[in-house]
Amino acid sequence: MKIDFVDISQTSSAAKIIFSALRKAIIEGNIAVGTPLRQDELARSFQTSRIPVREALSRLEEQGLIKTQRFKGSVVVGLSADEASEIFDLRALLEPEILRRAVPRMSDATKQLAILHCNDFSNSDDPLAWATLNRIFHHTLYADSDQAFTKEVADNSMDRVERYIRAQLVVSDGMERAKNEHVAILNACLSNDADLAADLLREHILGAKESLLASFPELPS
Amino acid sequence: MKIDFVDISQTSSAAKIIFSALRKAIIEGNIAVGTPLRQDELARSFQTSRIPVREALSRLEEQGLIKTQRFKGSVVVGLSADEASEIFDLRALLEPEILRRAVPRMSDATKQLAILHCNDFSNSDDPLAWATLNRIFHHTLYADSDQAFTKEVADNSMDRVERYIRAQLVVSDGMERAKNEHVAILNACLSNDADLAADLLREHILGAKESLLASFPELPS
DNA sequence: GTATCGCATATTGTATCCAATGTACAAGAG
DNA sequence: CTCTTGTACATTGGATACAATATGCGATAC
Repeated sequence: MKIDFVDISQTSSAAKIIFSALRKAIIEGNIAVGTPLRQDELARSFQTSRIPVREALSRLEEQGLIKTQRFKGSVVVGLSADEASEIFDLRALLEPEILRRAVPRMSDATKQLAILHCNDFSNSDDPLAWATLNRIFHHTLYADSDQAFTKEVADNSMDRVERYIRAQLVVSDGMERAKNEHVAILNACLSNDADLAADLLREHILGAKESLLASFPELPS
Repeated sequence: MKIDFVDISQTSSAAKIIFSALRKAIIEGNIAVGTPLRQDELARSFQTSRIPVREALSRLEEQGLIKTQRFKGSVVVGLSADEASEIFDLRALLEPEILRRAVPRMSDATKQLAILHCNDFSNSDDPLAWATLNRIFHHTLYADSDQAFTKEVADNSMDRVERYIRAQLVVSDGMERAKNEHVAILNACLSNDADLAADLLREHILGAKESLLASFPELPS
């Protein structure tokens, strides 16, 4: 008999489950900007009371994904082109530094994974999966960096713009370019050239920003 | 008759008030690392039920200031020397970029304020006020940057380390050095030399990091 | 004496209920 | 007809009540 000794104290409360589900839905763009999130409705959908729903909403607001007005409710927050641009600039600042530190620490196992996920990204022909595969590839590159806090910040930044990346990847020709840039970055990592990898990554992100801004969706402020 | 037309919809809920109070207390180091935060006790102290307390704790955990274990409770989170070091590196990355953008946009009013707060910092002989005055000065420098998101990230980073800065400022000789560096940064801003200001700020933050690490308090992991 | 078990208490997680506030619409004044 | 005002309903904020889990201590078996 073999047992998976799950650490029960780590199991999720209803609030955490609701938080994760809503966060995922917002990040992936499945809830349109401006959509009001009704506590009662969510509670019914998740088969709970409104208490855990409210805690989830509280966390989402702290993350900046929704905005709440007292007695009025919560709505999904969108970004202006300027805000999206700023977040890409931030990513272009953070992620190369993470990668620069990750490269000299990168284990063989991680390198294998990176190759794998780079291929996954290149070979996928499902536009809906691109953003996720893209994120997985980036994540793998950063895995062996020890900058947990910085990675978290980069992650949250990505959370805010991923919706727009998704919307754009399917319409533009950014995919071809991303594939090539990923390969170049990966090669720099495999040959342990941290500075080159960081530079390429920076250009990759800034290029994505330009591409996104060129076709940025019209938004209500 | 003159009336202050306060926007009532912006007034704080109990949850927000509790969140702010706890956040402030943690940041300022008034609640020791590892201290358990009992919902019932907090509810009694704030004269509310546990519901708003829980929402506040939920937000605090999202900010990384506390850690919660299901059915066990929340404790104030501390930093290892490595984690503190990482956060200073992050600040050294972010804040110079914010300042670089703020300098060319800096209004005369902001410059006057910056001079004022620089003096406030230099002239204060109350060690308990130093960290706050320091933060106000930095904030003023960044005020005219339009990078709201980046500023928020920098702010949250500062939240995590401010406790340690406070503990250190009172025992080391970092104060004299900080005064001089502040003046140098301020002068670079006043003469609209954004790059110089950014470089000086970066050195200022990295210097503070070294100083802090040299006398970093022993911590339970 | 030691180790285990079981129960009492403390604490957290959630549901239900009530109060406070926003929203929409209808009635009435001008 | 238009504007104001009152009122019913929807929705959120918070309090109380209950369930689930953890913790500590004493009893009991060996």
